[in-house]
Amino acid sequence: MVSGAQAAGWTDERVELLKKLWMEGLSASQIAGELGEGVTRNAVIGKVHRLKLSARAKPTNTAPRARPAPRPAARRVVSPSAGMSHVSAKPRPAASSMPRPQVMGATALAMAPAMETELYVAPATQELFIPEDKRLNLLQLNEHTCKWPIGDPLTKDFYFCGQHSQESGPYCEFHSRRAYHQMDKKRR
DNA sequence: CCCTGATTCGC
DNA sequence: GCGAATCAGG
Repeated sequence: MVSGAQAAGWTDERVELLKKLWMEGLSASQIAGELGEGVTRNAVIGKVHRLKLSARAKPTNTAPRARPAPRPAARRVVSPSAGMSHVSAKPRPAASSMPRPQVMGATALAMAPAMETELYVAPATQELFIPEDKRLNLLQLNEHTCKWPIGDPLTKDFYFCGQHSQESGPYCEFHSRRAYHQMDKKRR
């Protein structure tokens, strides 16, 4: 076995596959996962650009380039300065520390044929049900209570989530995620 | 917060 | 040429 380990070697085969998948609309992370574990999505994107592919779907638009993106000095290198006085409380979540499963590419994972299944989601009133004894008044809120409003402020049926909020954010986990998504997606 | 691609720059 | 780091948008 003299096999050679062509780790990050962009062979014609891989390049072709890359082009094919890219043109088919697969995301960089998916392509990376398909190409091999030693390939990251950054590598894919980098190669794509080098190949002058970037534009895979440009129907009719001059696309004024994303933007100049001023790069002052963003190289890596994280000043090793030994000024680490106290040990930051940053436990390593080994539970979620995997090499690179890359299994979250479910975005287009369902691209298999016959995927039409009439997915109908109607979470209209998909809100958390808060027991009356847990509902909070505006005056009952504190730094650790979720401040997600529920109901119509104009009616007496209005109250706050009141569940324990997270350290980073005024809302509980459930509502914080929702808030972020809504804001980001709705913007504009 | 998650994800996406785009860009830059050190190797 | 390659890819990590970073940025910016959704």
